[in-house]
Amino acid sequence: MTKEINNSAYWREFEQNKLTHSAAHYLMAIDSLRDELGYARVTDVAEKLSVSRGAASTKIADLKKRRWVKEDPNRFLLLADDGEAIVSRVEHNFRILARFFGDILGISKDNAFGDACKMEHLMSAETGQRLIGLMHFIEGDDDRMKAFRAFMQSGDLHCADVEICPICEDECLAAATITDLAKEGQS
Amino acid sequence: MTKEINNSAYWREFEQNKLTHSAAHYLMAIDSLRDELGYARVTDVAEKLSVSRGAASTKIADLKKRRWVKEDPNRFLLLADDGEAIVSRVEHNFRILARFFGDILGISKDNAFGDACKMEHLMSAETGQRLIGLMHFIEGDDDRMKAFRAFMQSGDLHCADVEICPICEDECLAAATITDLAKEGQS
DNA sequence: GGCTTAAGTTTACGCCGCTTAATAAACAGA
DNA sequence: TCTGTTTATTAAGCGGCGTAAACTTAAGCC
Repeated sequence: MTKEINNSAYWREFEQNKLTHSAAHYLMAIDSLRDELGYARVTDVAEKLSVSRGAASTKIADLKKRRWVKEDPNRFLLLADDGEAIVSRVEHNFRILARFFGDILGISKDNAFGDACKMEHLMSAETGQRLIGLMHFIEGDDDRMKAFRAFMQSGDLHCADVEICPICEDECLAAATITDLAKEGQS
Repeated sequence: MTKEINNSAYWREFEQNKLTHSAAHYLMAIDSLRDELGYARVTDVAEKLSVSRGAASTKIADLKKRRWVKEDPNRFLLLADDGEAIVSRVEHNFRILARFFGDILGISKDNAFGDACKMEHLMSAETGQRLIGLMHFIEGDDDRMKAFRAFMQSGDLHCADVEICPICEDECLAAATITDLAKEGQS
């Protein structure tokens, strides 16, 4: 399996994603500003996303060119149909991931939201749907849910025998000491 | 929960990741080339990753500056200790995700590897560890595994009542018709 | 009218990561 | 030695995504 890791058919999909992380958040910002304020201007979007007005201006011009964003009769920003569709799908993915990480895996809020936010625009539709299934499976049955919680709290996930463990390949995955890659790198 | 989606504390972490997707794959390429050929040169890395030699040259120069890559006595490329640590952690994350998507969720090979590859350098250590726990929980018990497979095949994941469903917030997540965001965007 | 201020745009810049093309260095054969 | 190939590096260009600063436009106000 590990050979697949450098298969260029996979690794370059990352940069070929049509929808960038940043674009998704501009769209979501416009959407939520309209909910909160009733309107959205370049300045509001910039402030919401903590970017300069200049950056927001050019990025939003680009989103208009893509026809994901348009203007309402009062010249305020508005999501076009395609933009709305994107927003609902990204938010959908975010909700699934955040619930999965937070409620099922019991991950700290910071990592749960952080990971979900990074992956929301990358997860395939198939993965999202199956993840919902898994959540329903675990949460749908009280006893199972309890058993799962207990299991996760027991802590010791090391496999007894790497040769037999259905999860590990050559070394026990659970035994590996891991630290966060996000913080990796020099000063 | 959805409010968190535009929290700039989360959304800008994405670009602040010290380790880029691309850098991770350069490191893994060097590692696997040394396994396969016994050595790794700029040209080999370029070919393995399907990028130009120019791109490989500059990127590898950068990786040397970061002290993730060095040269062996014969001037072939070699991972430095930090580089090796990164590779083992990224591969670790990849294995966890690929197994989770493929073996547990039963996702098609393409999406399983594709999603795992995109997320491997983004997943927090905490998430990885808990994911292993979940896999052990499901796979560790034969009956549970069978029940899970049956459940996933039954197909109907819609919640009976959105108000009660522990997963959905305002609309049934499973009911949402989703398509792939990766392919989103105009021609 | 003339001044100030807010909003939006443009321009110059930097970083990342890629491409292509030019150049340099190293090596091997006629 | 001269020449052609391979390998590596460098340079120029482009797209994405930011910053900072300058500039335009449109109100609002006395």
